Amino acid sequence: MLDAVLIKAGYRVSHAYSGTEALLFLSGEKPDLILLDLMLPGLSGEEVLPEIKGVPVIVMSAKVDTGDKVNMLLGGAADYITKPFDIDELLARIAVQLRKSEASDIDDSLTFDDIALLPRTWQAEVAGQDVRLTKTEFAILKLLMENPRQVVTKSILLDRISEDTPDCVESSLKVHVSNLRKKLRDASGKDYIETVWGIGFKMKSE
Amino acid sequence: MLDAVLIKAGYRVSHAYSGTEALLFLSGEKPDLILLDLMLPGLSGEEVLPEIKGVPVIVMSAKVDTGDKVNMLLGGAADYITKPFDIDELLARIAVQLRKSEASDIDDSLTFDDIALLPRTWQAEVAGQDVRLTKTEFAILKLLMENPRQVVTKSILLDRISEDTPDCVESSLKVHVSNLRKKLRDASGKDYIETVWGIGFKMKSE
DNA sequence: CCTTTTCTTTACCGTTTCCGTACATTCGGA
DNA sequence: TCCGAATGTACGGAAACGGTAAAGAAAAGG
Repeated sequence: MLDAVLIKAGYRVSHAYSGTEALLFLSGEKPDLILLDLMLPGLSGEEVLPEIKGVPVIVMSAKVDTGDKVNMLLGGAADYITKPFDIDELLARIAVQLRKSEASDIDDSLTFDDIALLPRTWQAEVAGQDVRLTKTEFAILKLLMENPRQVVTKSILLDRISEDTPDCVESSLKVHVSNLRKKLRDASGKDYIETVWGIGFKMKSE
Repeated sequence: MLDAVLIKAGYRVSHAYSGTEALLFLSGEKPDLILLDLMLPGLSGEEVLPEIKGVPVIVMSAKVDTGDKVNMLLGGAADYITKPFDIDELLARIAVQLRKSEASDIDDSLTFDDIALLPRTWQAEVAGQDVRLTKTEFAILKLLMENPRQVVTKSILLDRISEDTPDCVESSLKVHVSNLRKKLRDASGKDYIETVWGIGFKMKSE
């Protein structure tokens, strides 16, 4: 049941059905977070916890005994939640644990074919190498990549771009697109931008 | 009552009896941890929480409503404990939070190419020799080195710096970066900081 | 409490980079 | 083949950057 909820919340989930299985899994991979149920066949949760290193652990248990809680928390658990728990609270507590690592690398990057855009840092990579784009060029490319294979009309382009560069008109847009094409072509050899006659531009599939 | 327990546990404790008093206190000092009761005269805990930055907060409340819990946790709280709580559990949860911040303090040295930063002691080493940096210069370099090879926008730079030096504006930033460049260049002969036109700065790869 | 030093901010100017217009050229459809 | 639309290049103006110098604020020292 948890599986479905977590996946729906956008997480990638693996599970182990015993303590030994969990440790085996951990020897090969390093997840962002572990939800540890104390009621496990084989190795108990109490025995598994000390073996987990470098990954925050949220202990889930039906035991309400405070002694257990304290032991787990002092033993390295990042949090302890008692069953039955509210699913929203669990999600919130998961978010708290992930907040630190997630905050540093929010991945809002856009990709299309060989092109990768990092809007947060205004960086563009084409065919593996960094390409220096101006603000306006970046805005145009971003808009096109947000609607891959769809035509973006010139008026829409102008609207959005004018946030950064106010006095941009259709004749200017042409120049920017031209410069953009040149930079992309220099980096990869391909021409990604296709002109749709009389309407606007779109990203080419190939 | 809490006071006595916490002191007995070996902590140094200060307290505020209202939200405004708490914020006033925080403007002058930075504790390792904050225990925040939601039932405060004047400003409520809900209003105080967003103002607290850089310090883990454990929210204590008589409310068992899950909605509140979730809001507080997603709003930046590190943990949430409902009254009446077991004192041992509270101590354990306090220990968890302090353990986390301690762990992150241990390995906080940053390196990039020839540059080593020691935020702990506000020291900087470039190409083996000590370099004296001002607070602001240090803050800028730290931010850049935390995101190596990524562009750091001027607005982000200004945001973060303003914690140390409040009225920093874009024109000032220029000078700080300029001074920083000069110091780094004097020490190593290289220019590490690359400007990304119209956006911000980044650490150069070579 | 005043002086000295250091750091931060503002101001200025030369330089670089970018944007917009103009004009010549090429391309696509009828 | 012809015409309109789109592309590419060139140039002037505007904005942003880099460095220096000096004024103002904050911290340190006597």
